[in-house]
Amino acid sequence: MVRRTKEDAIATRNGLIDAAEKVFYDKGVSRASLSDIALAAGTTRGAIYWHFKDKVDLFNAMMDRVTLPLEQGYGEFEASVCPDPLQRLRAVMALVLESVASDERTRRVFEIAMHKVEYVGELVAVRERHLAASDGFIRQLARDFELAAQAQHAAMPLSPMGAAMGLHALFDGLIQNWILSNGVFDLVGIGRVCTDAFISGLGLRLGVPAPAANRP
Amino acid sequence: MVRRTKEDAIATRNGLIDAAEKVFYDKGVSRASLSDIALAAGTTRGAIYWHFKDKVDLFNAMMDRVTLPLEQGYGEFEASVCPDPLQRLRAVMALVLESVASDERTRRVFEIAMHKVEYVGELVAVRERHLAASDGFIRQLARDFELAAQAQHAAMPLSPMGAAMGLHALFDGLIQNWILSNGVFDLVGIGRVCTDAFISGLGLRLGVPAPAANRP
DNA sequence: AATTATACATACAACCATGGATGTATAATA
DNA sequence: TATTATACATCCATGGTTGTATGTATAATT
Repeated sequence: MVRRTKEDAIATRNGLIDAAEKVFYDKGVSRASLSDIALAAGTTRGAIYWHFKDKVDLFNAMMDRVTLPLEQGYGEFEASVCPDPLQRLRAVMALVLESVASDERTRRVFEIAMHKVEYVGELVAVRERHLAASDGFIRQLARDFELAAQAQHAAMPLSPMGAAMGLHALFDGLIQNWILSNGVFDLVGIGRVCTDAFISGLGLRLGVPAPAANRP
Repeated sequence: MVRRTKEDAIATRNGLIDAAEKVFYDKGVSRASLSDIALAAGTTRGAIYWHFKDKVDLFNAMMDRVTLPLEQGYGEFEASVCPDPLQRLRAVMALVLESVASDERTRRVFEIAMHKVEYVGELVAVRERHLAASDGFIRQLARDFELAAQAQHAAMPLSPMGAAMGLHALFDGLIQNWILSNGVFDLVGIGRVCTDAFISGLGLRLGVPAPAANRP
């Protein structure tokens, strides 16, 4: 009815995403009609079609709100911050696990992305994007494994890439199972110990940081 | 038109499931209309409604066709066959991994169940069932971990249950990533090495079967 | 051989959901 | 202050899907 100010507009936009999150969670993405979402947001479908092209666009906006911060957060641990490959690797794992475990919204959206949407048609792009992100993550893990193996003169029973894929699988599986089980176990704690077990099981020694090279 | 013999009937039933598999894979479960499926099967919706209550019933039938054999297969490795807990644990893992990697249908249905269906409404039952199966699997793993730790007098950095959840996460993640990546890596090989790495990383020694206690 | 139940095909009614068109009141702008 | 673009709300037409009801030819049964 009443035209809102610019700030009001972004507020309704956020409200729409909130509502979408809730309705998607309850009914699944495909069963969630735009009327449902509009109703939950206290608006009409007109508002949705104003802010978003269609349901897919709205879904993507919802995803961006949690994945963008997370992706930048995991980009934080570039070599500059943490020079030791093994410690960096552990730190990155812990960081993501913590953010998933602590942020309710991230958890809900992850559950939607995992069990309440079908990756077909225009949604395959979302899957591709996730795949690309995973690939980048795996490559970073592989590089760190290689560096660590070289530094320790250790022979792993697996190529760095194979080890990375294994660790990534462990990582993915933990998050998956944790969400599926409604968070019954300590994701961060179990995740840390399992990660360490996997690493040391590959013949790499933990707690042996790279030789302190650049201390003034 | 023409009434078919009893065998013909189960043939069309199987054909319907085949068609559902294909259409579900292509369009996702919710976008797949019963007309699509009937068309793909070379029948009409009448046939579907005769053999199945509705789409969910058809979906469940599709799932049963791959999960039932798999569940019985993994029940094979009860204590009788393989008495050593660690070896049994490894054997079970390898068995499932192999069956997933080798059987095309299993792979396709798994992908549908993972990325082409929304677990809401009547479909949550499917998720519950999967959760229950996972839980049983985890408990078995936990038991084997406990037995192995006792036999080896080893102190694990994790409770048997924690270790089991970790290994199960690794297992799940491997299958998941393998399917997502269209099978680019050697699921069985990587799976075996990663499993062993995880186990030995927990402080358990492989290749050390339980002390031969009851030899006459 | 007559009947019955089976295994479907076809027809029907009803219901959303979608997308676009249109309306509209008000903030922003000039 | 007049105008314009914004931020929605409302309306309309369309199609696609579902469940059911009914038709029907034939295998099975007696």
